[in-house]
Amino acid sequence: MATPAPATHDDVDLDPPVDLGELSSNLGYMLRRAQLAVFEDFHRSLAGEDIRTAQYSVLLVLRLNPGLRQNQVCAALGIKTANFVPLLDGLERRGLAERRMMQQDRRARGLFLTQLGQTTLLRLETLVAEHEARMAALIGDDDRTRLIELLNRLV
Amino acid sequence: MATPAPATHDDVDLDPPVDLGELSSNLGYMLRRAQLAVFEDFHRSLAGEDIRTAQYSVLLVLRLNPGLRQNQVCAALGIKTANFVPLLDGLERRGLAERRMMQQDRRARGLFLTQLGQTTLLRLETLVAEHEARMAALIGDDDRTRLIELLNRLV
DNA sequence: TATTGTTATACTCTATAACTATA
DNA sequence: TATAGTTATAGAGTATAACAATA
Repeated sequence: MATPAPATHDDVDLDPPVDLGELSSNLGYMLRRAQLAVFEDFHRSLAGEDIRTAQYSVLLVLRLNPGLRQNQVCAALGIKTANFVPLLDGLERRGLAERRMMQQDRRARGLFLTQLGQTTLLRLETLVAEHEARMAALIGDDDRTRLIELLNRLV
Repeated sequence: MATPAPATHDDVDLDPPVDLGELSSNLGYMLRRAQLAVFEDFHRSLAGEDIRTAQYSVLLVLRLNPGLRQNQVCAALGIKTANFVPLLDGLERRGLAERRMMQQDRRARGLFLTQLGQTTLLRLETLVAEHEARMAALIGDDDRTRLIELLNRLV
């Protein structure tokens, strides 16, 4: 038996590579690793903006669907209503979105972007576009489109 | 302006569909939704086995790389060593894996599957194979292979 | 001095149950 | 009775700092 090289500070490769085996073709595992890698680049791209992925998705939905009830935003994005409250509190405190009483149903609140929310979202979108371009560069534009389409079929 | 149908219990469609806009082509968002959907099916498939995705990946790695140090498993799977301790404690408590002292370096522990760990893993793998088959049925076998390959390029 | 594994701890995300005010 | 939003809380998952034993 060959003596394995001891792992010292002089070694360039400290450890032999670990064989992941079938894990490399496990869909859930690969999706998780890819998602973590993409989110990491996303957060790096928005460093200094203090915006979470969930908050960004809410801003996008509110611009396209102004007046939605909290309830509806939650259903569309898969967020529990209980968890949505502090998320929205944060956006409101920063003046990016607002709750408005609805005259038709005084239990419900319609959600809207503020003017600041609109301009902030535009700024975020340029950063996100750079992020998306970086991701597309990794796999090519055609394959990016194909990937999105495949992911859509899994949901 | 047409009066929107009030959302009552008699409506089949309670809410108008929400337009997700560019979110549908946001790579991170779609990866997250897809990953959640796949993990949900994974957990349903392993219901009653009380195995987390991270634990399953550790079992797979240990079978293929017996004797790895905790350190190395963590690096391969992207787990912090501090978080790996309770995860491994759980596997050891259930008799699926074990730490063995290493004579070369008494700080380190080599990790191994037990006999029970091996047979348990075989049982889990048949359930996971059914899960993977179900996922492949959603997109087709060729596209599943292509998807894995695309995800690999993102990591 | 540096490294392996460990403990303690904190922060984010997610999940559930119970409450309020309205319907 | 049921629903929209809220509060409180608990559980995962993940992150950092500091420590003991060993190198």
